[in-house]
Amino acid sequence: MTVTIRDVAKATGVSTATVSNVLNQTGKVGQETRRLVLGAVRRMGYIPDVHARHLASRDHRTLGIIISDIENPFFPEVVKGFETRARQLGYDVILSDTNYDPRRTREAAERMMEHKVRGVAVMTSEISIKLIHQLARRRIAVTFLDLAPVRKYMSNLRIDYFSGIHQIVQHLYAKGHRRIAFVAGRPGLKSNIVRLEAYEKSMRELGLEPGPVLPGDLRFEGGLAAGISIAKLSSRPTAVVAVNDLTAVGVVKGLLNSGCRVPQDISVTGFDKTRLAEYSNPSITTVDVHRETLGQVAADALHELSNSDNPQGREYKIGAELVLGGSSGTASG
Amino acid sequence: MTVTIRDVAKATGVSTATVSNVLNQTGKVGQETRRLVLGAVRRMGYIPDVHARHLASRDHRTLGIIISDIENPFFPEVVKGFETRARQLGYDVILSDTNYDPRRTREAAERMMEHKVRGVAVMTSEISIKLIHQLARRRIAVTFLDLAPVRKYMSNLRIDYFSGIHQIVQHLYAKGHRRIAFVAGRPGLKSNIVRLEAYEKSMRELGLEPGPVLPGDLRFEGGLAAGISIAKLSSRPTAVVAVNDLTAVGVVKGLLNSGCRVPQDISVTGFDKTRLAEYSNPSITTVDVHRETLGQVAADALHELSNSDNPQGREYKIGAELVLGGSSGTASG
DNA sequence: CGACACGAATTAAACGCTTAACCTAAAAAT
DNA sequence: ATTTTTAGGTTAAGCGTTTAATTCGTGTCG
Repeated sequence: MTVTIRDVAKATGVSTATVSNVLNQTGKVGQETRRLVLGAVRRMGYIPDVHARHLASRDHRTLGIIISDIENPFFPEVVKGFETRARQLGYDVILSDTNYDPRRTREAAERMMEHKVRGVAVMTSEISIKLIHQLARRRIAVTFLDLAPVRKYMSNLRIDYFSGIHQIVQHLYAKGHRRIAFVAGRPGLKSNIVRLEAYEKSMRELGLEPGPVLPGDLRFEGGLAAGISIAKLSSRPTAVVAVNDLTAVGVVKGLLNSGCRVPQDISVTGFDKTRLAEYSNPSITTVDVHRETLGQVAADALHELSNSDNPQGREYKIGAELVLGGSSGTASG
Repeated sequence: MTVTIRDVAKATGVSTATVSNVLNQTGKVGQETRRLVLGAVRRMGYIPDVHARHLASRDHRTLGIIISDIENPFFPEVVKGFETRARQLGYDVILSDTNYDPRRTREAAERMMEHKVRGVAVMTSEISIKLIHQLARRRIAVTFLDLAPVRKYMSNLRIDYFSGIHQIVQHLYAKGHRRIAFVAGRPGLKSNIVRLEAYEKSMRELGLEPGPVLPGDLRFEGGLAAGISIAKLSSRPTAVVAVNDLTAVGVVKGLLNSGCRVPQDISVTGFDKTRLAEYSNPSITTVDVHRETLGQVAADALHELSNSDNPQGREYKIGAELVLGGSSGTASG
């Protein structure tokens, strides 16, 4: 049926060990034999079986990445960064999508163990710490986004949300804004809580009273509703800090639909620097959290963790940077 | 080190065959034994090794999907549809990203063979037909997007681009537009050529002269440039059909920056129904090509192909549907 | 010139699982 | 009472690789 290493060996008149050595550049092989084997490999269309290979060699160069939802524009770039770096380091990558579902999250983790990966980048928040410990206990390196303290086989990637929001508030303040509203995301999500707290803290730091804080859902619809609400507010804020770009775009549309001009009447800012922010009209002032870098660092962290003989995890910090767009301007009035 | 099926067997006092039978619900196993084994499995944290399993059983329930670029918003939804359907059918999924690079495309195909997948959905156009034949020759089911005629182990998914563009032109005509421009994509890309030809044919059908046709690059930048050019045109068209949403958004921005109102002065349409079309301002009239369905159908097609004893491929048609947005209106003047 | 190192290749034992073939005792059928 | 069936197992042979241990010439050195 399929052509195996044995077939190649037979055709060349050598042993399977020699073929293996040629293929993996290990051991001693003569020039002439090497040529012969390579020729047969090409001619017969031999492709090694990854399963057999992994079973035989205890060294699986595979890394996994678990994300929430590939349709969420946050993830593709992270995945790309991760994959690119992993390939450079000589790893194969497997991806699992949890769809925000705890059962699928568990399945994803199991899949990683079944595949005997060396490390897993957990890029979703909907995961129980127990599951992460389970991985680490099996000596699978794990990185996550601020889900738990560092440990053996567990490294933490901290995205500097605080600094990002801080920069936004500072920017708006510098533009003369004093009444700055916030549109929140999902209350249970740590990354959202951090942003809200950063907003509050940054406001107070400048001697401003935080609020109003409107509910959102991280989606366009929530932003839209918030935008409409804000337009109706009696003492209208002059600026709105949205928890993410999607929300910001919704807010902008809600404001425009309600007859508010952006940024002339109200400034709006987003977070995450998605393409949406760039392409929308006006473009959204936002914060770049270096998603591709995040993926890269995750791969590096796993590589480090799974190769060192002291697999103690550590902290990595991922920067965040203000990106000016057309949606924020000088305060009106 | 890791706990194997043998350990579980030993702990339970049965043979590995029995453990295997319990785990796979095959063969005859008594109630009591089943309970015991399952208990030991849980207690010991046994997780089967996917490689060993695949090596031993000749039946690999794995499907692959090759895409161009996970960052291109076209693909995440396709992947999601594919994965969801594949899971329902009991397959594991591996994903490869070619990054539009022929070398990586070759590597992706090789990866699929190494993993001994049952079928591959090739969702990129940058692939040589030879590579596809190579897969099919190994009895790996393949589906692709209008890349080649149907064959043994090769099914074709045809997205009805023609109908989509036709609907757009009809819509614009109905709104009174007579001078309708087209902003093209990459000249070498089949899906783009089809759209251009559909535009020309649809125009002639209505007794209109096609043109002007402006170059684009499928990206925002190309659209922007085209928009600026169009605004400067002496006999300005009243509508612009863009090859995709990203281009349309660029065109809109280019027009707005040049002082043209959309849709009051000029109508603009996109293609693909990305989120961008929905969120942009005004929202873009576009065509929904049912990407998630595309992924599903791809999975179904592979399942069918690899399970039938007559692995003759066939054609599948993926519909396209006009979605009205705010960017197209009644012709001015 | 014998001992030795070395290059080039072979042998055979894993790796962790599935599965066909076989076994045994008890229940059912004759 | 004997045969047949069946439930509930076990045994052992792979699956396609890798790799440690081994073998076999040959050129080198003291």
